[in-house]
Amino acid sequence: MNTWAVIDFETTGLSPDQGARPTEIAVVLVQDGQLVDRYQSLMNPGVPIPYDIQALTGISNDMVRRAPAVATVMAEAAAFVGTHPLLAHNAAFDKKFWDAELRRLSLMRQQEFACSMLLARRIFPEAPNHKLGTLVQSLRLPATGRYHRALADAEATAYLLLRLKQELRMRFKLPGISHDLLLAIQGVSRSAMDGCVAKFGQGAG
DNA sequence: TGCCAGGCCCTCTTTAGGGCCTT
Repeated sequence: MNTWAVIDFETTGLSPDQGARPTEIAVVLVQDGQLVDRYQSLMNPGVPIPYDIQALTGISNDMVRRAPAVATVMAEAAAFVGTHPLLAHNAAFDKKFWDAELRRLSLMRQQEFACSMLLARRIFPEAPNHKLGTLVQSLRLPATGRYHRALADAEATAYLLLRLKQELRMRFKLPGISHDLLLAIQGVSRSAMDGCVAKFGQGAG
């Protein structure tokens, strides 16, 4: 079974180290080339959402005031993800929040965390830029809803993952793309991709 | 309705600086 858990956070800021907390999370399970299951919830961060971020995401203080506590939602999200490898667009951001909120629950992430932005930079270096919205447009991926809402962005990232795997299969004539291959590619320079494919290129996907 | 990070990657590089990307 080759399943990815694609996640996206909306938050009150850029860094949990500076007091930012999540306001929404979505998880999309990708299996056998399809989006097979979804989890999404707003959550009450317990801190005010700055005005500019409310404008960016459309998530207001009123909306999260009635939502479940962060701890409740994160426990559900962690159970939904299970041991599937994680993937996010600019994973450095989502990984910080995922790990910080799990620590508050005395949990620790066990699986790898891959990044669709790093993969897209290597596989589609010619893209105008590597923002999620730009890649959706330039690669003609399915429209999923309002940008900067967790489920729409997680679904867009899931479609991007499928497109990245499709491109690798076509370019290197592979039967499938394993977790190990994607993780290896994101960890090397563009010029070292061929070596990665030779080493990890056989696997179901 | 304040404050604001940090890893990756390119290049005018590696004894560094700055843009990208996430909210």
